[in-house]
Amino acid sequence: MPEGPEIRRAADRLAAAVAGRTVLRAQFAFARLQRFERELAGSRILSIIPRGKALLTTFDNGWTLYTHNQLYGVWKVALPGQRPDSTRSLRVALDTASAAILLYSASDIELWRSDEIEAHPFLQGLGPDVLDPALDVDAVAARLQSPAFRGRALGALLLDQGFLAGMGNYLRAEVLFDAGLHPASRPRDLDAAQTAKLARALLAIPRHSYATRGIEPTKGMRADYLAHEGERFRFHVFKREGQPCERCGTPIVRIASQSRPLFLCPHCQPGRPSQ
DNA sequence: CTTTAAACCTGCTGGC
DNA sequence: TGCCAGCAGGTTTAAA
Repeated sequence: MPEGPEIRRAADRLAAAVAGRTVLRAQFAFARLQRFERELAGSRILSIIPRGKALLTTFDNGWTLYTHNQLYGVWKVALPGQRPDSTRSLRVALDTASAAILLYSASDIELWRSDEIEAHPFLQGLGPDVLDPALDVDAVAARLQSPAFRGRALGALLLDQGFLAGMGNYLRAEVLFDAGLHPASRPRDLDAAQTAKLARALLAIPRHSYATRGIEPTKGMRADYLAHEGERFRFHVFKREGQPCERCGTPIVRIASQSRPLFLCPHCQPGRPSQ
């Protein structure tokens, strides 16, 4: 369910609640992890940091908890000892004196030695984080036109975590619409201005989603990540099939790209004739 | 190498 | 109301 912005907001919430705190009790649902309950009890939580859509929770005794929420994992903050939402399967619970952080439903949960975590296969494959403040338009434009990526179709490239970590399916649709590009087009087809426009969208849209703290509620999206007040990140094409494009009035269409739903305006994002 | 399809994990929604 | 199929904001693996 979550893309980079949602994961980063979750990390912010978790860190605000327990970073720097001592773990009074650690609980894991999976038997293969239960030996770490004793290892982590008494340790201090150093940081909770996203890497693309993965989350790393580091402890001062040399362990790092790797978690990936995939489509369904949900992090919650609760009072110490409290376990809300018992209906959902609780996978990880870390209690401190100030708060408990709880991970429900996720299945990708691993403990690594902190000095070895960079060797994690998923982390090794990640490109720069799209929400990294140090990443700028020139760097993204150069990456788009680099030999490894310039021949790839944008529809696939924008989901590839090795290109930019943290991108996901709604961001892909919104970025392509903003840049006025069809998913079948490739970086090598773009001139410098188009490349720059795409690079700007690739940075601006995830950052805006993160800053506005939430996508608008749509059918099937889990409430945990939605904004509850203030300005919202609005979809222009995602899940807007049949609705008029806000720029030209042409109905938004839904296609499949990489076996994932992709929404676009056929007029504002014209496809190329062939190849 | 790139692209595609299927599998996997889990929860929610919609239809019967 | 209950059950089931299909879908989902993701990723990996195998095959083409």
